[in-house]
Amino acid sequence: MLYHPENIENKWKKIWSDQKVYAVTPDPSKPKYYVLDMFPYPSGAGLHVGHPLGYIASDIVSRYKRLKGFNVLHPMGYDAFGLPAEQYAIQTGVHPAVSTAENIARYRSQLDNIGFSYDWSREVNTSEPSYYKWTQWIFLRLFSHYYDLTEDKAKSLDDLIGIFETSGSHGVSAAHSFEGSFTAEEWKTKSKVEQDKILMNYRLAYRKVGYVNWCEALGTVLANDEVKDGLSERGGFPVEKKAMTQWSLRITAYAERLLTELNDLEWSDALKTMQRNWIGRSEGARVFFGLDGHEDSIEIFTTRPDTIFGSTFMVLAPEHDLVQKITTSEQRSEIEGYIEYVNSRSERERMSEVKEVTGAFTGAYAIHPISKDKIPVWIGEYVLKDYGTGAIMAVPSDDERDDAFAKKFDLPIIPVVDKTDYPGSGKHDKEGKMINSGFLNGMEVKDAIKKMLEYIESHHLGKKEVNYKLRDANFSRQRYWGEPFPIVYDQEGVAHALDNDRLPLTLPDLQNFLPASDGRSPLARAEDWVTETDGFVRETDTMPGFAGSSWYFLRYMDPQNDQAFASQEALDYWKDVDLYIGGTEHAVGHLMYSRFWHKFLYDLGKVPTKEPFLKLINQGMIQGVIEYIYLKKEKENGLSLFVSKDRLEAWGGEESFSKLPVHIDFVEGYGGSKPHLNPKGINHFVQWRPEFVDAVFVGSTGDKMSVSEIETSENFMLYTESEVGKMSKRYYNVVNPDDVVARYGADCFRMYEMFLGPIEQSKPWDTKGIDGVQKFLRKYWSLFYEGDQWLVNRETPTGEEYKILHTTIKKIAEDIERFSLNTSVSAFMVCVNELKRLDCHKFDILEPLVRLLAPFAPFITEELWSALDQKGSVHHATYPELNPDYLVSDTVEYPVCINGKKRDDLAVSKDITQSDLESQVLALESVQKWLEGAQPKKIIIVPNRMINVVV
RNA sequence: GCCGAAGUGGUGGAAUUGGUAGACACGCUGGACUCAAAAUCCAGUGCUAGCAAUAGUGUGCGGGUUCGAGUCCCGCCUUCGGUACCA
Repeated sequence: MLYHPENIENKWKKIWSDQKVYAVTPDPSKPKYYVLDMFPYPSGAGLHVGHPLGYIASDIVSRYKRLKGFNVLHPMGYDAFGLPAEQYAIQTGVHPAVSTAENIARYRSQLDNIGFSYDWSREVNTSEPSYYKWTQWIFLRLFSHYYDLTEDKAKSLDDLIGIFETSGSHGVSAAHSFEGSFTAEEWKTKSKVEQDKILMNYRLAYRKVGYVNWCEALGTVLANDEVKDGLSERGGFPVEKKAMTQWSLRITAYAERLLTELNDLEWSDALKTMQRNWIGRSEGARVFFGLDGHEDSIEIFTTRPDTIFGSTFMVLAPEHDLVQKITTSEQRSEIEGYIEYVNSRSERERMSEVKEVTGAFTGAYAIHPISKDKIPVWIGEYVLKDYGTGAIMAVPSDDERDDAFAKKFDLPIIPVVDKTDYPGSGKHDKEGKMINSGFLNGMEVKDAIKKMLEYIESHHLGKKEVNYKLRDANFSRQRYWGEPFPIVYDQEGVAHALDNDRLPLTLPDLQNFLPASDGRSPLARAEDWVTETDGFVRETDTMPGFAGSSWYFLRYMDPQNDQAFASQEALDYWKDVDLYIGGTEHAVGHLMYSRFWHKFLYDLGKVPTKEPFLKLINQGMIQGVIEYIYLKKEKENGLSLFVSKDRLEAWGGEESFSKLPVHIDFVEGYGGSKPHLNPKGINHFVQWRPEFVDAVFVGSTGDKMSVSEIETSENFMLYTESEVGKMSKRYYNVVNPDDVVARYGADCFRMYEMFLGPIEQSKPWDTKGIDGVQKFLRKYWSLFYEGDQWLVNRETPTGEEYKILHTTIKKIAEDIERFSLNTSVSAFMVCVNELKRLDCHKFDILEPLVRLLAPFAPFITEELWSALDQKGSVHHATYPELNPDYLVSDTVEYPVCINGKKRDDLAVSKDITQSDLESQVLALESVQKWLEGAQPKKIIIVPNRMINVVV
């Protein structure tokens, strides 16, 4: 039989699915192992070759673990709510549910093509009402709970109300955003509306004012992603910050646990560091600065209370509540002009463009809490509303940004830390001796911080506090395609939870997906839906993408359950994810939110573990190569002009061109060294983009030619510009795995993706080496068959053959355990090359080799397994066992180095003594040559490793 | 800007704990088979000099530690990911 992957793969795909080979149920007799992939957003471009990189790796591990005797949960599903489907609906009128279902069907067939061992009966889809019922349910639990800081866990709001009724706001230590305090009596006299307002500020899901990117011209809120340089990416309209009341999740309540419980996870240090930095814990002081002529005071947080004597001015975030109140009439127009400028700036720009300092003076003065000096209050974009308290005491002598600000606006600088004893110490290093600081003078920074904290607390100027950079998560989106909030508002605007038996609250059907007036979500257009219940109106915002993805791994455990998000039984068996594979782009967002939701559910006693993901591997991205052609910005004689990359200089250089991404299918030598459009490519291009049919092209010869002239010219080449970037529909560079599988087979595709390099590494897609893997599979097959002839015999293997097999068994197991799958593919190649060299066709070698390769190439091995006349599926077999006896050798081959550089080899018996070895080394001709008669300074022998002679 | 990662032949990459740099492939060169092509097989292949033996040189750049550095330390450069409404 010849090796024809398409026949084999279609045959086994059907058998596996008919016989439900990969279905899994809880089985207490076996250890469980949960392997999870980050589920994909089903985009319109379909699955591209980058997605399966992680999926193949996790599939190999799943299959390996199964062979090792584990009960493996390995599911797949879809993160199906999202912006692109909604955009598509606006453009085409196709309902997001329809396009999403189509995209999912396409993803499914693409996934099936690659031979994954998913248990498809467990598929989840976050946009299905049966799924988002439970997303809404969890949201309502967040809505009806607060975080008790004494017990360090979430508790029911009813408990909180009980405490308020008996001891007022002082009776509880809770995470909250309520300003003020009250007694039990005061609480009881408050109206329902007032009580609700207070409770809202304690809920874990609460409402507050947040800022969104508002685009007046498009009448919609934009994602940061859709804003470029203060303009909307679509259309280039101005975008400004707009305040809106929105839902928010109090993730900050969990900051400390999210930080400390990170320690026990098997995640890379890089990833843990990213999460720690994102949480950004800092210890310092909350201090109040009084305002001259106002009752209000400015609340700041500082990690450097020791430098307070160096504080010569204050800076508020332009959005700070006090700004309007304290701005003097003389300064008002300046302040307003500045705020207008800031509103046009994205948060990203505000943080990154630090070299250009901007700000404005409010006209107001604060009173320094210790020196009682009057210091000016400014506003500046480098202070962000959501960081800390949205206000800082500026200490230009010890903070770089404050320093730049002071220099720009000519504000005083008082040095307070003498660093002469600490050469090389920067402003941010907490070291030095205090000067110009009253009672702190002469102290070391560390002691001064301690002393000042005591002073602040004893003088009631503020208090010691731990601050986190982590901010509460904005949980509202003014969109259609997301989970509706199970919330209604009464006539007084009080939010009420929907009863559990009213869940799921499903999305209303809409024809028009454009936002409603005033930036409200498209849901506001469904008036019947909004006002369905008497006297109540529904929330029209929807939940963000991370809602459904924050708990989907739990749903896989029991996906059809309609009584709970998953049964206790299923949760107790599967517990947590043993191995999670996904991209670094989720390093902080998704992974932080999931951990937060999981901990919340743990507090409620709904899940048995504190952390959801024990071990995590970040797969690199497979990038695409984007091919651009150069279009002259100004038309030539009314015609569009494209110029070959090597001819740009003659036409005004690169600046006078815009780069237009071109479909990679048209490009000859795509991704290679000289990619270009030939006459055929130009023809494809103008068919694809008919608006350029009259365009003029300057090829590498430098002549201007029309499309029809190019058609008759043989040597025409328009060089393109290649750039490594995202593989995405917008760059027309998506490579479909179906095409690769059709040509080479799924086994080859799987092994090639692994062979490309380490799983964590990003790299551009390239099929250059795929022939090597295809050759390997053919060679592997040829150990079993030559043409139609079956070659496998029952002869007893030689020691050498056993050694080859067991070396491979050892290497593959080690490689899988450390997720080095590229090197295991190499190991298989080495093994097959050697068996081929020995002309080995022995059953006792080949049968284990089939089981060994099965996780990597499930189809070819299943076929050969049945050809070997073995029972059942190879994927239900057991992993070959290593016998180390075959690996021992009685000689050691040492490399002999002179001064660290290898000059010779020396093979000696394993049991040789140190002195015998030394004399053998010195006797070597090559060593004698380097010694030139002298004695060696030193001989270093690393047992079984190497020998170094120092001369 | 800030946080994280990566950089090794013409190309993808290997080197697991500081110990033979370039495994395994692709590509290229030469050869066998063939009318020819495909497929397959054999040999060579970091760079420089040399017929060769061999020598020098070589892991982004500049320093350092060490008998020995791709690996550790210090300072840079470039690329990628994230930066809170892309997913």
